[in-house]
Amino acid sequence: MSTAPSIEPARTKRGETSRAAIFGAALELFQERGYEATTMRAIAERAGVSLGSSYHYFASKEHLVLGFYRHTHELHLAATAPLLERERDFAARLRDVVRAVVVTCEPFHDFAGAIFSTVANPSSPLNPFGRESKALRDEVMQLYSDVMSGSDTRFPADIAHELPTRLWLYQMGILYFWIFDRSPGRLRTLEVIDGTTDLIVRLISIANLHLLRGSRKRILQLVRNIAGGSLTA
Amino acid sequence: MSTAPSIEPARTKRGETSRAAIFGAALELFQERGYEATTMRAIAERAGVSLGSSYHYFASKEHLVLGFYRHTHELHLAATAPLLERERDFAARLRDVVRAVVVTCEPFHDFAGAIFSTVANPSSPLNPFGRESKALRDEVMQLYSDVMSGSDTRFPADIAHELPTRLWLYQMGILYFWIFDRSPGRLRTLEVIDGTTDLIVRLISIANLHLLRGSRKRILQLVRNIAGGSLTA
DNA sequence: AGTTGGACTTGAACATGTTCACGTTCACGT
DNA sequence: ACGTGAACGTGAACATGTTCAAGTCCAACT
Repeated sequence: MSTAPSIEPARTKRGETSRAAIFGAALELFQERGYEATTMRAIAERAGVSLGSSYHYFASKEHLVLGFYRHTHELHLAATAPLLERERDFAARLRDVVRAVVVTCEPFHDFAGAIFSTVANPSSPLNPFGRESKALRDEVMQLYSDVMSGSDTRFPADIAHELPTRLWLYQMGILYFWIFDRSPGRLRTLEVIDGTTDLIVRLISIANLHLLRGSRKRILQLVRNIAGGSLTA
Repeated sequence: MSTAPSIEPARTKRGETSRAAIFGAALELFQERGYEATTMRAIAERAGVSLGSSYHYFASKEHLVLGFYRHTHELHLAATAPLLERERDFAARLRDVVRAVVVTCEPFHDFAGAIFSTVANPSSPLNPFGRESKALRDEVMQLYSDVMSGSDTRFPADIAHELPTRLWLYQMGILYFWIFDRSPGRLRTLEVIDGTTDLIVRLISIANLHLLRGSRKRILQLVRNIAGGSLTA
């Protein structure tokens, strides 16, 4: 039942060099020409390896995208670290972390759409809910877990347990909106972030205040249905 | 500024025959083998035309998908017509129309994911928000407009004007959820539909009751931001 | 009847993601 | 030193979406 490792790790120093060269070349070319215009042959050529060698490390062109996702996530982590060190207000932490997502990804906006569509295929194990992206997904959820636990807000147990998953999903939604956003300075996305994070914080407050207990149960179950069902493992 | 017609209409009786044969063959093969496993050569062969001829009518394999979308929409219309004739309660109309979407699309569930991902590319004019899908999008919105206007509920002007767009977006969301739903009988999707349509109806009621006027304005603006920005034309 | 222009048709050619059978390198045990 | 096997590397070959220059058909006009 172990997962087939479609992204082969390098097991040699030489191998690690090749792997890094291929991934670096892909990263450069994706930015220079976009996803579709970048051919595997061009990647191999710039990396200084043969076409076949690329497939030794990355099972497909899509698998290179997963590496790209990880790359942006690490940028995102680096960008938010000082903020999470300093700020204690939950609303501010959440809002600024989500803002940082779109700021971090901004250089890739032009081809983010192409990347999204290749990875959105539910039949691919690379899709956001799928097996091969689980590790990265867990890391993103961990970030939002830190957003919560590092704040001065206390959360009820059920919400504390489930919110990171929902916030990961929420971040995906924001990214999807951002992909389509053509407003100058991506202002519209930033507005939506402010509005939705504010809404989220308010809804959590209402839950905390033990108001609307009846509705709360129903709505929580609905959210559970929506966000909880599709994850692999 | 006129749109380039990437799906060529037939201008001859003979042409119309070919066009229908190609589309019919594509529809059959998509169902038999899925989207990716269906080659343009296989479509042309079953349709009894040459490979090149297919491209005379459909600019790309993706454009055949747009036709497929239209096909399912017409199935959906046919399935909901008697219901909309009879039922007058808005909540019931909305819920059953959305339920009918997933019931209608059920035979295509296996390859709906592949189709979705090819059409989700924001840089493609075929994406749900894009130019080439506008006609179909308008028809779906018209359906939801009928769901509203045929009911015994009266809507405030601003909501009456904007709700069809939001319900179209909502239907897209439900379909996306349905694509990933592997529960038996697609029960989870049906539950989500019941829960969300109920929620929508309640929110509208609250708006109608002139409660929460302050929040209403802010939330409406938020929804406007989210749902209103990306549509082409 | 003859001409013409455009719709329609064709299949070869092309580009590119992917596979594969085979060659090379190298650390390690003997 | 030598053999071994796994990791790594290679490029030709394949499948398939797409393009294109050229051919065929047909209705309308002269």
